[in-house]
Amino acid sequence: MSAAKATSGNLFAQASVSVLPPLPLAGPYDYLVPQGLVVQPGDFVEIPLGRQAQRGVVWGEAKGDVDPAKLKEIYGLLPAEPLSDVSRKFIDWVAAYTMTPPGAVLRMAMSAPDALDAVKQLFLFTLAGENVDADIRMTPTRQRVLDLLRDNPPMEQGDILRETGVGASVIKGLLEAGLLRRVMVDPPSPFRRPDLDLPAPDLSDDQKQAAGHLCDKVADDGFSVTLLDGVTGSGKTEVYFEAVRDALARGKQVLVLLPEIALSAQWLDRFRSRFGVEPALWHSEVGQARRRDTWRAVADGTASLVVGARSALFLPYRDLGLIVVDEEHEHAFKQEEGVIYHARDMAVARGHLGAFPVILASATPSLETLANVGAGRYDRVELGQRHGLAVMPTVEIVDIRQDRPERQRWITPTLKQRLVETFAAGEQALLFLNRRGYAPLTLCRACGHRFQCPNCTAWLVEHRAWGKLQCHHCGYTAKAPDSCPACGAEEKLAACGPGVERLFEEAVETFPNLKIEVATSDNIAGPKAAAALIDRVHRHEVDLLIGTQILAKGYHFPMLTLVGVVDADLGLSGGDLRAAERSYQLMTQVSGRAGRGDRPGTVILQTADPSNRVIKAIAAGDRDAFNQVELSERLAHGMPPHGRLAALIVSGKKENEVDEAAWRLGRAAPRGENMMVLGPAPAPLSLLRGRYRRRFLVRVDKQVRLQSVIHDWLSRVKTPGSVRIQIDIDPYSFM
DNA sequence: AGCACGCCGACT
DNA sequence: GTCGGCGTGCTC
Repeated sequence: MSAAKATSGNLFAQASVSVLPPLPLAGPYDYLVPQGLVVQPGDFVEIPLGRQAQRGVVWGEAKGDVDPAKLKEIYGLLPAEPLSDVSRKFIDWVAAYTMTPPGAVLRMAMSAPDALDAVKQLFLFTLAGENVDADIRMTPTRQRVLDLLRDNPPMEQGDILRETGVGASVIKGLLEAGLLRRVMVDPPSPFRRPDLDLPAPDLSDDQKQAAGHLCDKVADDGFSVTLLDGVTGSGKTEVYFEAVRDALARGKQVLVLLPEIALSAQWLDRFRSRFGVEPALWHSEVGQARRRDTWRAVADGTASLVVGARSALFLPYRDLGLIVVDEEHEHAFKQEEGVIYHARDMAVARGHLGAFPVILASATPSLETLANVGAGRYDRVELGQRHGLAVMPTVEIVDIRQDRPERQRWITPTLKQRLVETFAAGEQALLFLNRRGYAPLTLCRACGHRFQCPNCTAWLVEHRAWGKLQCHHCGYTAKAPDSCPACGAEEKLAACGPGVERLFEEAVETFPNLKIEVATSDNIAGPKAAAALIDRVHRHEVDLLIGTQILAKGYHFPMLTLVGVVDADLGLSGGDLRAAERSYQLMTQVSGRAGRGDRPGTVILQTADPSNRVIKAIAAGDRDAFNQVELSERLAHGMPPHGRLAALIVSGKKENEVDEAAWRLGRAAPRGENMMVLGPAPAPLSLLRGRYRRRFLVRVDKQVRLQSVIHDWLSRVKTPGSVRIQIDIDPYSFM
């Protein structure tokens, strides 16, 4: 009726709504709703935008801020479950927090474009009916098909052919003869319901108590954040699985966020044995068809458990009721490109908006999380001992100034001695060096020329295995030259400092009869490679494992009893706010590799600065003392978690334009007692990917609205379009 | 994100 | 003389 009124003589304005396309526009645009179409907020629609069709989400009422004559009509509704209120609120919240356009955030929620296409129907075959026409020629093959289908529900053609061994023409013939009928159905969801009745594993008393606390949070049915704080090997996963089980039993969807999904084969095994099914995996390497199916299954609720990398936060959950952030301290949760966000913090926001519990698990919780526990905002559940018989490793400090390795060697006599003893006992060892490649710097001994990246302020790292020099920031590679490009001198190029490849070379010379392997992101490219490596270590086909931080993850190697941190000082300098914290976490995690099972482990830290508080804290195993000192230092400088921080990176291709823009911004920088702006300074990588970069650091007291301060500041200064300003709220990387 | 419009180098 | 490079700006 109302539609008829609206058409007759324009007595009523045609209804309009705002629609957000997944583009970095300032906000949603208004569109007319065509007669006869009914749309609700959250509906996926197709719209005209510019001269092309776009997809978007009905965001709410029309804003009415644009000339009604400009409005175009929505083309139509797309066949997808609508995006929930909570999801839309979350997208708006993340957009406001990170100071990015909401459409850019929505794009992360629409990262399976073909999920919005009509669902491809599946053809099934079944018997046409009871009365079979007597005239039809019956053959043995035809009979086999009819017999099969009489005893089974409608089947796919492929399955019929496989079961009966007949050719496709038989089915075609039966269809034409009218004996078979084709029915169209939606394809079944690839995700099965987790089995919630499988017996829980034997938990220690500690674990039972911790699990009980987490399950109480699930039962409380409201927002809460709980830190599950337990040393490596204390069995955190099994504990939070109990909360996962309870949330699933309440009919809720559950998300488990993992930092590096590619390396979680062991985690998946444990999941499978607890719940009897595969979870829905979500990460960048999931292929297009699987992405589409997963997206739809998350939207319609048939995928009840999602395990994913940070981007899984933005899936269109129908009814999310629990998020677990495993290894919550991991910096891999910080997205550094595009929409810059920290998945752990966004998970907490998502829980708040959705009014459900969030669990943060770690053996080395971040200072932010510990501060939140201290302030009473988060609860904490502690898991004391390692599960089973294992004890914590003993940590020894080796002062490399006293106990010197040979020239151009990196293993000290003490570490070498320990390695010898370990291998003699038939056990395995790990050498940790967080540096890929052969050497971090190559220079010419004749003229002093250093090989630098043409696009970045960084040295080219030699990868001898590839015969290449590579920039680890932009991926630039060049063939490793034989002679110096500056002076032409031959055989004068010298590798400076160690990388894992070079350490491997040293290890092979030192222990020629051992099986030694290198593990870095260069040669362990995916889950399959990681699983294969883990297998080889388990089968003791590897005696000595040399690798970067990809080895810090929670693998169980029962025969691995010695961990050597080759350069414990690496990463302690650099003026980075979190350098000490990160180093502490990384070294603690890698130390946790030593001595699982019933064998005690030893960790050797090679350092030139044994009095450094990070080194001392790891040696003493005194996490609380380290965190206390670190927190009080941050407090003294008003740094996070006591104050709030943002970084502004001003970048462009022309250096003078960038400097000019940065200088103007600097002059307009906000000032006040409760805030401070540092900069402009050349960013630590002042040239990155061919763009010149200047950086501001904004620090405000906790109660100050950081985003408003920055917004006001930027609105006072106009910058040319060729200069880009990137805002990083709560920066982690200072590169 | 596309896609146009718009001003400067090597071609038929 | 044009074809086309991609820098800049707009899309309800």
